[in-house]
Amino acid sequence: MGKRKENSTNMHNEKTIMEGCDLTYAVCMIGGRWKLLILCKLENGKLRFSELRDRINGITERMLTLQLRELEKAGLVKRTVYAEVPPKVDYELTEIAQELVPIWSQLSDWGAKHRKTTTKLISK
Amino acid sequence: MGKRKENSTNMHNEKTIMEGCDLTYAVCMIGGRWKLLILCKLENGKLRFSELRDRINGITERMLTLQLRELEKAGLVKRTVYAEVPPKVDYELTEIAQELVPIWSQLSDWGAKHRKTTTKLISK
DNA sequence: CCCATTACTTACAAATTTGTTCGTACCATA
DNA sequence: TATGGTACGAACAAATTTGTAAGTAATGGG
Repeated sequence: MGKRKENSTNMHNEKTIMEGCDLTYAVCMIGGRWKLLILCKLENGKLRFSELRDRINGITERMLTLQLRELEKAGLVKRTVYAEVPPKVDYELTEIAQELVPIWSQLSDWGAKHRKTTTKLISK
Repeated sequence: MGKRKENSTNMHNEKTIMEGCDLTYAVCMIGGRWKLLILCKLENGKLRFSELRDRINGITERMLTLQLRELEKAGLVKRTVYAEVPPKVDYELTEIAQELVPIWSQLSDWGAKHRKTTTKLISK
């Protein structure tokens, strides 16, 4: 993780913005490098830690763990531990996260539709 | 800004993910600390630099400039400079950005609806 | 006893984002 | 000539996120 300072301007601004803007709040919850990718993989049902790791190109176990923990705290992912050895843990979307799926898909469509146009603009 | 390294793992991962996931791509475009706040303020029409600055609590001129530049590069905001002294510049949403508005509003509703629930979970 | 498997941890380092503090150009007005 | 308003830019520092390279625990199989 890297714990955050309690009284930095940075932290204060983040809190203030999140409190005042539902949209920013919503986007923050899905705003880590690998979060959306993880959530997408879980759209079709439960997956084990190792399955996620193998399906997400380039992610390290540390990053996967961190992002899953945050998603869990945010109430978007449910973690289930089985009392087995070797360990078995799986992850699935919560109801709250399911409600986001249709919105994601619109966003995704928007991204696909405008990617080329926007990419051209960016490359200027 | 702070230019980015061309060949860091970090940068490489970001590129790869953006290329492979329209959703992540879409979210990246609105993913700075102040971006959504800025976009929201522009929903009802053009605003000048100073108007944005005064309406967004806590933002510095530097941050406002940076985020506006990125939004402009991303094709979400249009910048208009008037040849006057003192300088006058205004900003408005582009068509592409307008298309996002209905999606934002769903996301925002989702945020509002689940904020309490999720906040409780987070505070555990 | 040694090894393999799975889902993590920990300590550390590098990269990136944000914030602070100054400074600039321009011209009308005092 | 000094001042003021507007929209930035630059240099630097602090905070935060991301990546690297190691471990660890528990247990069945050899």
